[in-house]
Amino acid sequence: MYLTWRRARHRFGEVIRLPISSRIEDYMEEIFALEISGREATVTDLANALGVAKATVVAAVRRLSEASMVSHERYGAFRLTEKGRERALRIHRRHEHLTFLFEDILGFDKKRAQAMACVLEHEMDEEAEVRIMGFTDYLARAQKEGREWVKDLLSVMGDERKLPRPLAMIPEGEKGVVTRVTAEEPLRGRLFSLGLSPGAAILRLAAPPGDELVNLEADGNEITLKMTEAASVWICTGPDRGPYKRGGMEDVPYNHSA
Amino acid sequence: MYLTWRRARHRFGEVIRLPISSRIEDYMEEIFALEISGREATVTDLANALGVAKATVVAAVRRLSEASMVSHERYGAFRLTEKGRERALRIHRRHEHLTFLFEDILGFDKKRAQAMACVLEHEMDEEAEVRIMGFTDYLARAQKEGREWVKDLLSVMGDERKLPRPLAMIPEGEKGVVTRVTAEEPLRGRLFSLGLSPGAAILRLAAPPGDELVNLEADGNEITLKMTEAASVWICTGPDRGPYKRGGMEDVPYNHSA
DNA sequence: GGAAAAAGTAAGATGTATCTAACTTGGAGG
DNA sequence: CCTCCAAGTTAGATACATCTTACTTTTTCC
Repeated sequence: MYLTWRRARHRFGEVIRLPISSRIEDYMEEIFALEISGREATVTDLANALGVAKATVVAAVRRLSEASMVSHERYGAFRLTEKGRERALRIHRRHEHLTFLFEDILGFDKKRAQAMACVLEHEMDEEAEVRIMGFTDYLARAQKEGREWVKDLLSVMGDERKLPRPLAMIPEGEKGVVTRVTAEEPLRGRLFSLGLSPGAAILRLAAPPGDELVNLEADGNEITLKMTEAASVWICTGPDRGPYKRGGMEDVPYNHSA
Repeated sequence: MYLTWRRARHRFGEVIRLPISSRIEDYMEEIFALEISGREATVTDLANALGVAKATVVAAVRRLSEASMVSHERYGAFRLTEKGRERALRIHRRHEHLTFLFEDILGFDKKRAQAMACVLEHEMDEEAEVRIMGFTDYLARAQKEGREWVKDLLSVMGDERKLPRPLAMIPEGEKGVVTRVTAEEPLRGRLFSLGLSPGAAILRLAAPPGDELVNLEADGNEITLKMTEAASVWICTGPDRGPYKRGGMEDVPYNHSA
């Protein structure tokens, strides 16, 4: 049994690696949330909050205890150490920023926003956090002040949109519109100069022999790409091409205040 | 969950839908990326791309094969099935949208943007994808067209900002400014009506006996909150309070075009 | 056409997170 | 003060993703 082994090694004073996984961070975050609400974190609380068995909480807290993130006496409540509280605060704060972004700004439903925040909060450094905070705060303020462009931005988000596919997946004879080019420079620039930039209408032609190349017509010019290049050009097909229209986007509501 | 399924399958001897973990989805995504570039996916390719041992790839592909996502003959290359390709396209597309958001819009470095996209792509449904796509496309277009508000938005993101803490963590006698209130309604409204809304200056006073309550002064009025309530009010302390100033934000560069 | 190299696979182990089924402890009521 | 129940804990098992080492098959090249 794993835990037995770890405990045994711990008892003999062996220094063992103490990585705190993102999942273990979730336990810290929950302890933190309980602590700042003035409650004590118990095994049962955490098990309920995280939807796991109590035994699982005990195992997690033991790891946190070994890592000096939490102090815990048998049959007692948990308390974050200074180090643990600092770390838990960071995670909790990131969670709040992200929830705000996804739920209040982007308008996702609560469950989805939480799920997204829950995974993302463990992948952020301080710089990422500050950027997201600046971004959301700016948008929230602009929204509160009734800026027209925010209204447009948020309303455009609700639009039904066709989802694009890589050019390489478009069948021969099909028409579409470029929505994005994900290639890195210098390929990106080359594709743009060939007319393959967002908004361009394309028609995929019969492939030349060899299975390595793609023929297509873009803005009336016939061009040939390698398959690898065609993979980075995203195309919307079908009658509903979303807000992108050939040759301009005049009909899209946009910055009424400008 | 998985356990239940496993048992059910054993008991009824029936193959139900095999669960594909987010990690296994990464393998699909990589196979997809190779396929649309016109290359065949091999064990070695995937092992290199995902940074794992070849044996690990074999195990992953076996699971994908059992789930009918990939067809594979011993010692041969992998091919996504129709079902698998559909799913892999979704994941790949979400990855691209997210990378675009984090790298091109929010300005994160490539590595961070990839890490964030990699975890988030598995937590999105189609609605989330469409919203993010609409959001990024709108911002990208506005940026391309040189809208002033986008410049402001993006420059504000680079600002050094102090990070807030929950009010419950602020020591007695410390001053600060409310930056966000994360409570749900109706508590949110109540806190707002007490003057606790973003921008409000507060001063934490000595706590009343009992350890369950928080005393503070907000805009000159003394108010008392429960600890649970104080946990949802975020405070920036210290001389540098970021772009939030008491009583107005006149000095923040904002929508020059308006 | 055969030997060496490269690619693929198998077997067995580890580490993490989880479960269920016991077992132990602490405290609340009678 | 004792009993009993809820809370906490331990033991043992499973699922999953991963590794290393060794074996097998395919490819390459002389």
